[in-house]
Amino acid sequence: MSRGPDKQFDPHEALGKAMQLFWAKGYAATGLAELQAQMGIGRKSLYDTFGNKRQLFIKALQLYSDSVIRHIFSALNKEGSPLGNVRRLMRTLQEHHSMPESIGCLLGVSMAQFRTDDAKMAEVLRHHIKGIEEAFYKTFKRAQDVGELDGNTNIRDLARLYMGIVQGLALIGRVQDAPAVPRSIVNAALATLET
Amino acid sequence: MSRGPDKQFDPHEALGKAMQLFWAKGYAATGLAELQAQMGIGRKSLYDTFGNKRQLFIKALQLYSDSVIRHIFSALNKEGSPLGNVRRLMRTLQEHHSMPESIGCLLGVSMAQFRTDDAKMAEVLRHHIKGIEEAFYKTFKRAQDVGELDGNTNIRDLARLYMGIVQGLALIGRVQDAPAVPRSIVNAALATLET
DNA sequence: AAAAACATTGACCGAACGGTCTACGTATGC
DNA sequence: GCATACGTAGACCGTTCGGTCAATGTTTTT
Repeated sequence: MSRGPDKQFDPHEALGKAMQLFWAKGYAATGLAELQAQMGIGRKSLYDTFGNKRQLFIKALQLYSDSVIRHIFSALNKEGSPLGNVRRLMRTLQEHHSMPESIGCLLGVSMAQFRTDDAKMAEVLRHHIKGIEEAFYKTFKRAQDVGELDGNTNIRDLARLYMGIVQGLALIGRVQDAPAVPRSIVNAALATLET
Repeated sequence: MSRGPDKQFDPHEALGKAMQLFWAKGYAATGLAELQAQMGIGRKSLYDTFGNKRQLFIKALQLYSDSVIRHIFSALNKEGSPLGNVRRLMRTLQEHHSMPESIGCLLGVSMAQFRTDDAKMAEVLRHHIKGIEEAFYKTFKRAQDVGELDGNTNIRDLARLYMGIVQGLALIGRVQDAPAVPRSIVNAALATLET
């Protein structure tokens, strides 16, 4: 079908590089020149492949969101105790956001930079937080089924709280490199699961 | 002392306008021209009075942080039940961040846009989250003293959790205008305080 | 071999950026 | 009233922004 030479770069790989840059610096502060350098491609190739800066950013957002949601889902769906999975995930996130090089959550960072102005952007952001909520919800549901969680706890509320905590944790971790604060947050969050 | 005409504008008022603009649009996306228009002053006046864009931003950050921390402190220090004050504050925040025009917390937005690169900026951000934590801590302490809270709850952890939830709530409210999610978050957060 | 389709490179564009500087107006001190 | 000090208005600066385009490969089809 193709009647010319192949691309000399891997678009998926280049998108990953762009994602990291946006993640670290934010949308507005990341320039085309920097993107080119990091992605290792020419400007024309960038525009031909990804459209423009905004579309590139949205693709990066989706890539990030997918990978995060997939990660959370798989962490929460390991066999064994559902609440045990929640505890393990939260401790992992705590450690991750305690590291000085933690740069928070790209989606969280982006929520802060855009509003519902941009419909497409808002959709990605909403889908992301919904995905995290859902991952927790299903796990809490299973926890109720196996009797780890009291039957009349409102697990929808609880799932949303955990989603909020996860976002807050990532945000705090961005500026607060002392490990004490993330540890406290997760401590207190997990304490709510104890009967 | 002064040997020339007075300023034709109120610096404090102008700073407030700048704050609102930064709040709504973020640092990078807010241009000098826009700032001038909103603040209603010339560019030279802006630079003479506030230094440069970054210094103006930091002043706006401090103004915002002070007012928020003062507000939280006074809400939590009303007479009556300490936990009652917490509940009332959280419901107020919930309502506030449920409104479609909610634009989150300026400090949270800023945490997402800068990192610890800028020492001065980082200091303001850390001071802010520390201030919120402290407000909750003192209130939980009083709650323990009057017996509203179990004596062996770790209230330092709890205070940090609440600080994190408040930040997460503001962030979520920015993209999620449906009131259900903030309501759930606060519901579940407050359920933590029930014995 | 010729030609068509694709990718790459880097020069280039107008616009907007943050920041500066000059010219002018105005109030105060002598 | 004149000079001085301060504030204001806005033109102007170099730089960088996101985005485009022409020129030049490189690979496949005919």
